[in-house]
Amino acid sequence: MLSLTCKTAIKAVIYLATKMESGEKAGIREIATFINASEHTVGKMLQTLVKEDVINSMKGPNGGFFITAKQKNQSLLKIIHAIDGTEIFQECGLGLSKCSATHPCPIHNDYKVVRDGFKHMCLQKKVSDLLEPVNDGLAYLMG
Amino acid sequence: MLSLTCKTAIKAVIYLATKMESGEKAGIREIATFINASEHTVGKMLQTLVKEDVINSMKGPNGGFFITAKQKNQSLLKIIHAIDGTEIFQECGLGLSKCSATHPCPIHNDYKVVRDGFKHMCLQKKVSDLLEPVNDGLAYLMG
DNA sequence: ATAATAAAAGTATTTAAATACTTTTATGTC
DNA sequence: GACATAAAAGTATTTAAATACTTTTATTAT
Repeated sequence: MLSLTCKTAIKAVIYLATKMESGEKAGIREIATFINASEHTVGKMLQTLVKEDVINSMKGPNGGFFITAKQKNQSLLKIIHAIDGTEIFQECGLGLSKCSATHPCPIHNDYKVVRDGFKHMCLQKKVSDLLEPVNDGLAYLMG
Repeated sequence: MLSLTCKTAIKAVIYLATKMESGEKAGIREIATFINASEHTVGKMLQTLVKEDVINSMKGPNGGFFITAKQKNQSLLKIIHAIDGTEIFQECGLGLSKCSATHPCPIHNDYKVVRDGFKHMCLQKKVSDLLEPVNDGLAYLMG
């Protein structure tokens, strides 16, 4: 459902959130190492997140990426929309291009329930919620 | 979540189910046309379904693909396992390779609920269930 | 038996996503 | 103001999935 890049983005944002309290900024290399992803992929993806106001960046020495308190309260959905766009929660389960209530595929209603459930979950979960178990050593961003 | 090929497979099986009552077999071209997919892709995919006993085939004149009454009562999950394998319902929501209850990603539990819901739906839905709305003109395999 | 039909099987190409690389621009520090 | 640092931006390559093509094999009707 989510692209690989999008999953990487979510992990990167959570990592930045763990840095927020101390006010530290994180560089591309540091982030890539911590979430076990390619530096290049992470660099490109972070650019998009900055453009979409999901995170912030500063150039130059002592620069890096960081998030604000406000951004820490963003939902997962915000990150997903920034990377994968808004269409992914409308996709047909069987790949029809015009699947709708009036022209449904055979699993339209059942798939909608699952898809909407996932969307609801992404809307409800804030970055701060996901950060907690990581800070407590109860959840991981790699491995 | 499902590959394109897998979605095509589900549509093809449903189409074959609509042919079952009359005892007709369907050729690759006919199936591809009806579900609006490439002939080549459909041919390759049908081979896999035959090998996995999801459908049957007969070579030669008057040959083609068909399903039995028993196969009509197969679940969606059977088709999915034949094409995409059994791993897809264990994938981590954030792409960790070893995401589990003891080493979870930050969304492990919530994603599991969604994923299991989808799996449950695929297990419960039989080909015969999906066939009905298509036969009644209430659902479509293309468009 | 032979010819025609249709699936099976194997190979090759295309496409899109992911990943890698290079150059440019901005911002501190000395 | 020159230099070092780090992100931004643009381009290129790689990879895997999907699609296309070709040859082979099995079956049935004549």
